[in-house]
Amino acid sequence: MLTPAPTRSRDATATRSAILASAREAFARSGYDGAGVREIAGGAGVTAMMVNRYFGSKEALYAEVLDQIFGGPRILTEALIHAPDAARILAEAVVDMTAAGAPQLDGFVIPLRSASNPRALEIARDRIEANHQADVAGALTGPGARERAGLILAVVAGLQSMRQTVEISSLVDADRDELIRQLAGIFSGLIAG
Amino acid sequence: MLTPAPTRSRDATATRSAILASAREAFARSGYDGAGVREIAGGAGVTAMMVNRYFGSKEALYAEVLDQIFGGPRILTEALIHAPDAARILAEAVVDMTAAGAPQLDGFVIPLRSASNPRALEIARDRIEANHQADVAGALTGPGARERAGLILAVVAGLQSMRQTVEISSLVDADRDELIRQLAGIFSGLIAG
DNA sequence: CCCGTTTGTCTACAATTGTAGAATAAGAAT
DNA sequence: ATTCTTATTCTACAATTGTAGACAAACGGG
Repeated sequence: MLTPAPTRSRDATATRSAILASAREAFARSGYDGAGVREIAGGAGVTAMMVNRYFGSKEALYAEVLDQIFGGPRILTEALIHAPDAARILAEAVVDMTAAGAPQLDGFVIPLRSASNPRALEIARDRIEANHQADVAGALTGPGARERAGLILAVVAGLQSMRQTVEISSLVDADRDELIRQLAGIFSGLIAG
Repeated sequence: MLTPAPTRSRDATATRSAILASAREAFARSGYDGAGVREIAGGAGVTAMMVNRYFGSKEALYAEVLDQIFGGPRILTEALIHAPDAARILAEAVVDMTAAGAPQLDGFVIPLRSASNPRALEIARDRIEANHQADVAGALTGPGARERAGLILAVVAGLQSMRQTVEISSLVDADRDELIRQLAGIFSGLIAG
């Protein structure tokens, strides 16, 4: 019972997490409606039926992907605790994570790309409210902290949308430092109140 | 040949624009993938085939919807020309147009809700770049006007996403004046440079 | 060595999708 | 009134979707 995993080709937990990882990529790339179960399963090297075997349904898989993402490190709030110049640190983080390359901020990409599906939207809303929104609001002080937290999320989401999804040129090939400078100004105002 | 339209039930141009209007609503509600041709046609009181007859394909219809929207009044730039306090006027306009009720800013809602489809995304990108982006950048002066214009679009898009699509509570039931105040601060910095 | 459980695939189905072609009906022209 | 044009619908098809059930194969314990 304690065989330490001797290169077995039939590993349930490995398959499960392979599907989860593939789904995360696929959802980030194409959104809920755009990613097919066969495509997701193919990316994990298995058949489409495995999705239903391990997760019950595509919708449940989507929910678990979001749970995994929001269970991970809180990227926004981590930047907010760096006391004096939290605005600049946050700006740098956001600009780099919304750059052309790999999207690490898929907690936003996935919900935004899935906005054509009401059910997917609902699932994402719950997670965002319970995690990002609550965390950011908790890191702020003063009056209107909740509104300001929401605005920070909105700015991040908008930047993400415009840089990685719509890909408007002025933001895609913008100067990194200039972008950081402008964003730091925005965040500074929202953090201070 | 000059019958002035005596309540005829078979009017080509009327049907065409009925489909266009229904498509605009449907796309704003469900995005490109979420809105079916039968649903769109039904909203116009006709059969699904009329879509292909009048527009060739669903994709072409989508493009024409966006053309109609971006051919209309430039809402953002109109606010930007009000010289001294353009920031506040813009903030008010944006907050009101992203309120819970009717979405008048569908030039953003539709592309954002259609982000699961690569082709729809591409079509929207062209329009946004050629219209909004160019207009806003033209209304700004000083260095980095292009980046700042892009950021204004990003902020508007993010607010729209979070208030009308994801519907996070902190922004949905936020105090209007407080929201305007914060946004005016953001826009002020972006307009001035 | 063999049996039972787990892990996986195969075939298939019902629904929905966008779209095509033929058939119909309504209006205008003669 | 009859023909011609044009707007509209009907039927249908091929593809894709998520999902279900039966079957096959690999593993582990006896």
